Amino acid sequence: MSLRIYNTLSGKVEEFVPADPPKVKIYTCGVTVYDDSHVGHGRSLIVFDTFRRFLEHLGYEVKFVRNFTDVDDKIINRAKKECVSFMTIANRYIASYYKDMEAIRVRPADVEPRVTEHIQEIIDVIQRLIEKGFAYEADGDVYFSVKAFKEYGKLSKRSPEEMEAGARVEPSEKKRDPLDFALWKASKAGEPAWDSPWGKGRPGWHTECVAMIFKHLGESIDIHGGGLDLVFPHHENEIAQAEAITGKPFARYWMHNGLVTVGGQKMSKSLGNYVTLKEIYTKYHPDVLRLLVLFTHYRSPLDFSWDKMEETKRAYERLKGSIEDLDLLKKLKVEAGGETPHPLYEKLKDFETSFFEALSEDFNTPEALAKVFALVSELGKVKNRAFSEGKIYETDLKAYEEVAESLLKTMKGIFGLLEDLKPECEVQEVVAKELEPGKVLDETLVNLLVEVRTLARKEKQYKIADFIRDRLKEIGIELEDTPSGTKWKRV
RNA sequence: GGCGACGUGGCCGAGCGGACUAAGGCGGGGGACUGCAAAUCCCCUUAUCGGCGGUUCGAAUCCGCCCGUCGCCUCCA
Repeated sequence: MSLRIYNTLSGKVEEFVPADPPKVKIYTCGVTVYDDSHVGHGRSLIVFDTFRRFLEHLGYEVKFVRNFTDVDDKIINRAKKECVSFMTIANRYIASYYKDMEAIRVRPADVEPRVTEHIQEIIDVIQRLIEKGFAYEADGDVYFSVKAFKEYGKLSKRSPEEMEAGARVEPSEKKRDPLDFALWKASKAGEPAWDSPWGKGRPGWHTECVAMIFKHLGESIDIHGGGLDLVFPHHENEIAQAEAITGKPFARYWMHNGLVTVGGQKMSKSLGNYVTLKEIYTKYHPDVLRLLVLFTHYRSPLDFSWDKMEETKRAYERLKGSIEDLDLLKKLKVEAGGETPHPLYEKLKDFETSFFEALSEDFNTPEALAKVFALVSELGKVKNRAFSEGKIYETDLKAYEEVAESLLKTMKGIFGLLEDLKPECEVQEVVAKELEPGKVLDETLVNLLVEVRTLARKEKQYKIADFIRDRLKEIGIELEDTPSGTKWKRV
């Protein structure tokens, strides 16, 4: 089965063929560590994390690199504000980032380089550009000469001429051309600085990814990814630098995820309309965020709202429930017989085929999820029959078990969902402890109440039984009576 | 101003020339099951795909114009 993905460079969906199969080299632009990550960052991270898992599943040997920008204006400004060094800020938010990634199950990349550990490599790139006549020094700064690179604009589909007409580019006396961009910035007093052939300074933003890719992946990679907002100028500038040096295609496929919006407007720090990942996962199981992201095609905009989180949570609980229900079914009276080539197996086969077909066509996760929920419905039918009859046929149970386990394996492995089934209690417990230390539930006490209620129901004391159920609900515990007994969960 | 994307049922969201009598999720209504709920299932809500014109045997899907929304052009996932 061939994989097809949309390539920003060509503007088309193309068949994906790595340069040196089965190896696949991927690089995505990571975060600038000056504050906590928000849902916009989260989306990009989740999209590429899932895509990487899918590639691995297809049998590719993926080498995945994702960087940290740990020195730039925003970090420096924040450091000044707090009267600490920029490294303190960077380290703090790298730690925070790792906490977030663990929570939302984004696996670490194979290499996670930091700019400050690649200063020499960056200087080397700049020097090569100067030697080749693509860059020039001006009073301690170094700029890339955009006009010297004739293919400039090929990724973002714009020409230098057009851009000069629009001319919102900041004029600088040091630049020979307003479109030129900084590769190296002479440092001002009190700013982090490194020695260079052009004096003390620090790297401009666009060079770091080139230097890190050259070092960790080579001169040409298979896939370069990032948010749509990086297409111009960042990725365009990367191409200019890398290809000016090597004369080879820098990345063969460029993948860009759509942005997260709030009420239709881009989620961003500057607009102040952002929601941090920490806020998300203290209120919801992190899987709900992953599912929310996967429910929209990666190239479409995703409009975030808390209502949507609620909707997604219900869908998530249905998915999770279909797998957890296996435990309930196992407790039923099992009766010999039932359909022998069980129809569920056929459904499972259909699912597996269509699920991977959907992902292979420009990574269509919403369509893949449609297939998931079709299977969930099939499982529900079996459950419905069993619960209605108060017993289950042997073949039903066996088929349910195998299908549920297979589905769970796929959800875990590729979508990164349901990695710890029955995780909800644990996760929420941890959160609850952090938030309100005194308010941790005593499970044995809840179980006791449930037992008392079961007795009451046996005696047909329904008023008492309902009272217990209602009161438990008020303190956040929901009861569900099943033929296999009563189960409860926190809400 | 320049470049680009999008507009699908109550909401979200796939589909991007013929298996579309348009996937899936969420919500609402009815029913089965249940002491009652919950969970699950079944049925309905539920679609001529922003508007107009064109290309085609055939268009949600291609082209043009218009309206609306958003993104990039400055740091941004």
